[in-house]
Amino acid sequence: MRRRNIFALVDCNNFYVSCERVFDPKLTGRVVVVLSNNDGCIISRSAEAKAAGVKMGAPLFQAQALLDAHDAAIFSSNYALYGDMSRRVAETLEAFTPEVELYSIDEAFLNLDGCSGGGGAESLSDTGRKIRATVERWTGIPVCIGIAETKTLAKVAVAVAKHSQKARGVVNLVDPTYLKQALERVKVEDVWGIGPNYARRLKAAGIKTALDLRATDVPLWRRRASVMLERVIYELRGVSCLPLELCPPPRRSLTVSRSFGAPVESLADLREAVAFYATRAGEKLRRRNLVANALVVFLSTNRFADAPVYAPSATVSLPCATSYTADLIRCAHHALDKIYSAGHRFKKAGVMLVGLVPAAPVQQSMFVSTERADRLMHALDRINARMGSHTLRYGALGLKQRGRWQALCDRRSPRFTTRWDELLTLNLRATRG
DNA sequence: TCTGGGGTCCTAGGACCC
DNA sequence: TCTGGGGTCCTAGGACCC
Repeated sequence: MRRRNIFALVDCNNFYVSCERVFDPKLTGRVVVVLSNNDGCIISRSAEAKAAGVKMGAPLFQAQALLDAHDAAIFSSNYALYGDMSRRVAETLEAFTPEVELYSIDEAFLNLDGCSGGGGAESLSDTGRKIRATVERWTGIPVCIGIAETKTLAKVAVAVAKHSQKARGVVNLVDPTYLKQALERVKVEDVWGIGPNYARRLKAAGIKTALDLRATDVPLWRRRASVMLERVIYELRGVSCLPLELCPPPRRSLTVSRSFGAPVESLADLREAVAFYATRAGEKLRRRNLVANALVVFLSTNRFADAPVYAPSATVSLPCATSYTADLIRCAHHALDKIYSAGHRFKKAGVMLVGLVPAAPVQQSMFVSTERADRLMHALDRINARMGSHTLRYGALGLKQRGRWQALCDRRSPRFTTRWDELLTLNLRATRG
């Protein structure tokens, strides 16, 4: 029998708020919001907050009065907690099928083919309801589930499930009976893959709903926009273009950035900020056992001001793939110097590491008495032989003093090398000083 | 006054090489 | 020195996602 695509999208309701409620049930029934990193914006709202008119992404200072009026509970975000709850939800889903793609912290795609008994439309919905009830019982997190033959249609199904009383949290669009109805109810700007820009252009062309978008001329919009939009249209027509990704692709970049409380103008302050971000980025890199080949520094003026935004950036190749803090800071400063010009009030800065590759976990060391240089050279030769074709980056010389080893020095080679004597020269020069 | 942070993919244009 | 097409790589910018 041919394998069908049957995607189920499991989407946690108001995820961050729901996580907070698991640990404080008294929050149930209240207006609850969770704030973004700097406590700047509202990024999660309880149903009560939505009903009260609190807008997604609204800055706190604009919503404060409304929140006060509703005696709202306001939380700073706690990503350690949300990450842990996300893992529990994922484990629950994996009890139903091994084919689970963790799409984001609060969403997962499942392959439901083979998951249900008869395979008919009715039993798919039953499976969905069973998953929903189990997740709520095991983790305390309420979810909605959309079932369809493409990921984009599963997104449509979830959007409908969230607003339909009748659906009881599960909408199945594999059965085409309600497909047209569902597509008609989803506005074009709410379709997955349609952002503000495409939405504006589509609406200007009279395309207002997901149903309209499904019926549009594919080559025309491929030309006017991109393959991304083309793919969205095909997916709405039931042609699956986005497969389930069971093993996450390796990470390609890593960013550390912050907005400044007050605008920053001086190069000295920016150098300090950028050095801090580079340090944090290096820590993340090492935690994931990666090294970076290049580094990007970016700045931005206030994007909410009337003036046009000035957002320069510069990319600098690292002399060799590294996660070494001193290298990252040096290159970050170099990149900053390239883009800095006085007279701008910057509101944001960041460091992005790109060209990430796994760090080679190769190490060899050997300590010998330093009394005789020839014995030292002999030891180094033996290490060199053991290293084979590995290129080296670090070298150290040891000295035994009163029963304890001490590093005489720990110097880096200026470039990749297979030559131990190059490292040795560096080390000896360093010790002489 | 106060407006998040961290990702991916696509496209167009230029440099360079054969 | 001029001619041309085609390929790759890099960069910057745009668009989208959570």
